[in-house]
Amino acid sequence: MLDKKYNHLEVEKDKYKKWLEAGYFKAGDLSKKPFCIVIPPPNVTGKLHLGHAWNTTLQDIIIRYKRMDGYDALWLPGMDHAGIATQAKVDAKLRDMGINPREMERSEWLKHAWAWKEEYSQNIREQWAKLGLSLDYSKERFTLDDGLSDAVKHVFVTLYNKGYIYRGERIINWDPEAMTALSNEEVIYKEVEGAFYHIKYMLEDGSGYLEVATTRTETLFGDTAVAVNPNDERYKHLIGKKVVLPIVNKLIPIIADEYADMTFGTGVVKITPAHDPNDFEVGNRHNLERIIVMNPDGTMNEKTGKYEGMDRFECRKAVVNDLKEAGLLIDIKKHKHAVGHSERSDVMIEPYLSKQWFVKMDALAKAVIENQKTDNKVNFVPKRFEKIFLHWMENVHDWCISRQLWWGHQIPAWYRGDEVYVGYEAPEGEGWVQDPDVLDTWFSSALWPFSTLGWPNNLDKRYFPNDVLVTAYDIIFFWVCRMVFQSIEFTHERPFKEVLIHGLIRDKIGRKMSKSLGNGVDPMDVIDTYGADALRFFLATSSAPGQDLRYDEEKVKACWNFINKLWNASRFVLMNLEDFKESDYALNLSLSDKWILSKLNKKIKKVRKHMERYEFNVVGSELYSFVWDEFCDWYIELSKINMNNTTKSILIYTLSCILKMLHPFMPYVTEEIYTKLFKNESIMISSYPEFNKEQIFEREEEMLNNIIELIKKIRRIKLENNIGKDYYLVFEDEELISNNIELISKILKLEYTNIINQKEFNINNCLNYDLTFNNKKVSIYCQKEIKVDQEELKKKAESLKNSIARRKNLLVNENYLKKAPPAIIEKERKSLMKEEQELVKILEKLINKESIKQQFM
RNA sequence: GGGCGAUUAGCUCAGUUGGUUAGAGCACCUGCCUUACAAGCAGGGGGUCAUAGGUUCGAGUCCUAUAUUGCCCACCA
Repeated sequence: MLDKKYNHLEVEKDKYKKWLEAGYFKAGDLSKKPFCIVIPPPNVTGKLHLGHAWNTTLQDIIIRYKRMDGYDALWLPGMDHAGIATQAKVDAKLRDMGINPREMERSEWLKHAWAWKEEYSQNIREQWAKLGLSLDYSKERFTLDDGLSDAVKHVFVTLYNKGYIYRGERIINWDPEAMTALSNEEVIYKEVEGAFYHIKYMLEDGSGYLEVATTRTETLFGDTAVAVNPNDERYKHLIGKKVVLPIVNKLIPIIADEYADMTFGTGVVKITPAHDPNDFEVGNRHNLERIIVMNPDGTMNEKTGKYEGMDRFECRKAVVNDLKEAGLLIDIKKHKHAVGHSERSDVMIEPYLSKQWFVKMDALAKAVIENQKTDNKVNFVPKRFEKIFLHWMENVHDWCISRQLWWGHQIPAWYRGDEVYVGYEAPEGEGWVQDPDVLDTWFSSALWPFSTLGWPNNLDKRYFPNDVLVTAYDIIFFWVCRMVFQSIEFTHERPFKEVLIHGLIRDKIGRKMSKSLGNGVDPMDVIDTYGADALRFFLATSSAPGQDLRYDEEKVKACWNFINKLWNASRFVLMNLEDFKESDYALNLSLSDKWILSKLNKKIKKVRKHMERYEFNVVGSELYSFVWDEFCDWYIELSKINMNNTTKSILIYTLSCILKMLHPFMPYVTEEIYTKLFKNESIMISSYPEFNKEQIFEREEEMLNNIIELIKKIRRIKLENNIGKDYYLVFEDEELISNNIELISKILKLEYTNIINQKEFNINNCLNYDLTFNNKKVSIYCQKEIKVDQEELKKKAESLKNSIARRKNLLVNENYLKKAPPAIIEKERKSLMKEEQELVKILEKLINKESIKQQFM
């Protein structure tokens, strides 16, 4: 027997281990149709957050559903080495131990990193287990394991040989904190309150000056020209002349370039080719020298004279001061502009001239765009995210893939003097040195859907392309885009047929959860308090696909309550089954049995439809109302009237279907109850309910629906008038009471003798109130006067009158009759009739009937 | 500067291909410890669906503007 109260701690204990040991998570049954999801590999940097819990819950729901529905469902787990993030953590840990990580041998440092990985990957596995995720650990992968490293090498070498990977000096996004290059996607632009410094660049001949506006005075040392627009009348005559670069006091040319915008600022732009991507382009056009003025850590270098060693921001101030003293500073104007920040370290990105490896993107992206026009396209759910995806593809920049880190796939390139060799192994001969840099983490994650399945050596085509990828919209660019182009290039297949995009988790007042705000919620804490089942149900059902989700503890609590309700309903069922044997199963269906079967089967159909579309919020509310309103409030209550073997059979059947449909959402509690119901059989390997049209009973369903409506009306009148048990119900409809007298009396807790056929009606001196049921009268009689609120009646009559008028109008409208579907018109007719009858009844109850009648009829 | 969302009950959100009187949870009001559940039961109140036009027999839903708000993208020094 179940405890009186649902106890998630008790229920969730040990079940995961049992499933694991029974091998239920393992895929590979070749007799079934395959279905595959690969997990977005979490970083081995730390703990899973609520976003992970949401993301993985969605996948587990899909996988469990498919598994129960007869598929060989593979959910492949794994983790990402997360280059920059992990390296930063390992470095921090070493510094805490008093070790300077950069003074270590690389191989020594890597030992620490791998130890970190071992520790944290175990943490993550434990968190997955607590969440109840049915992952096939026999196929678990890591982005740095041998197979995946081979895949990375293969891709790098192949793309290099095809000319899609090149090495070059470009302006890249430099993170002075992590001291590595970054890709465009790893840069976050933030609005910063900065300033425009208007500076005098004196003309060589002393005839005046050019006013140059800049936000970055510290890069002045790298200026090798100032540019004006060739069509700018103000400066045309100066083109080709020279100005004196302030502080440095060297001559630089005035050049003409379209890049200078006549309408912006003063129309004069200083050109610093080594510290700005635009200036770099200008520099290329005009053959300008590139002078790097900073060190990799963001301090000024020897090219800056007395400013050497100063931090870049300190230097900015110092230069401004010195300009002011030299009388060269004209003005400082406040200026808001977007400045790039490192996604990882949050420091300001320095556009920096540097030699890096790049992937040439245009042709690869074009192939993806073309592919999206075919049947082999990746289908986005919700659809609108495809636009975002395509926009990125249409506007790609070459991808900077080299990172100045130790943790990652070391670039398979070797140098000897000016020679470059790219290959799987070091080339023959002496003196070759491998590039010390590693590849961007996303370079390896981009291969994840197929590298995890044996590619390139032997790709398991059974599970590729994957059926669906589940991820949040914030990593479409980082990851989804890159997986698709690599997959199209290397396998000529889409990596996955569908991609389900979900939103971001926010706190209760809509802010992004972050460490700095301190508003993060640890999913493990939520599980301790409310259980994984409640958390999962909350996450899966509280927002529409693609929308963000606010974490709200009250809602998790409500989910817990729902589970408790399910728990107690199950408790009731089990209590009634104590002496019930298999041979007792019976199918002598009553009205209420047929009613619940009919409702159940319609629900199964609906739930399946929305499961297929990943509309878990709809599934959630459908099941919620079915369990609470239909099963608990009505069927269970009705079952108490006549608890026979048929009732018991239907209780078991209905409950088992409910449990199965809820299982993907709340695996633990459904397993607990199911094993009690069916002698330790696991629900995990049971089959998902199927729609059965034999179990649809429209007539009975409608009949009981009507009786329920009637009962609700009677209850309302009783409550509003404070009527106890001392009242009579008089039915005009003989058939109704002869067939359902037991049901009505028990539910209303009324004696049989108080339910009377109109014909036998002979109660005197009673006051009465009439209701309409199936177009026939049902009267409530009692000694007390039943309040009839005249105002309310009038209000109701008024609204009925309006509604009737509207319907009448509609039903004579030729266009409507011609165009609307017949079923809708029929409904409309019925409603009209009902309302007209209702209006008559109401008018009868009104005092001053005559005058009011005239008003309404 | 472009693009994408959001705007529905006091709060948080649903609302499928347009089709009766727009739903849920929480909160609120009334009455109940009825032997599955008081973390419950039985009832109830509360919305001119951001605004203005339009399409349609019919619009929360489709179209066009506007407002408020959030996010993404974009090399304006």
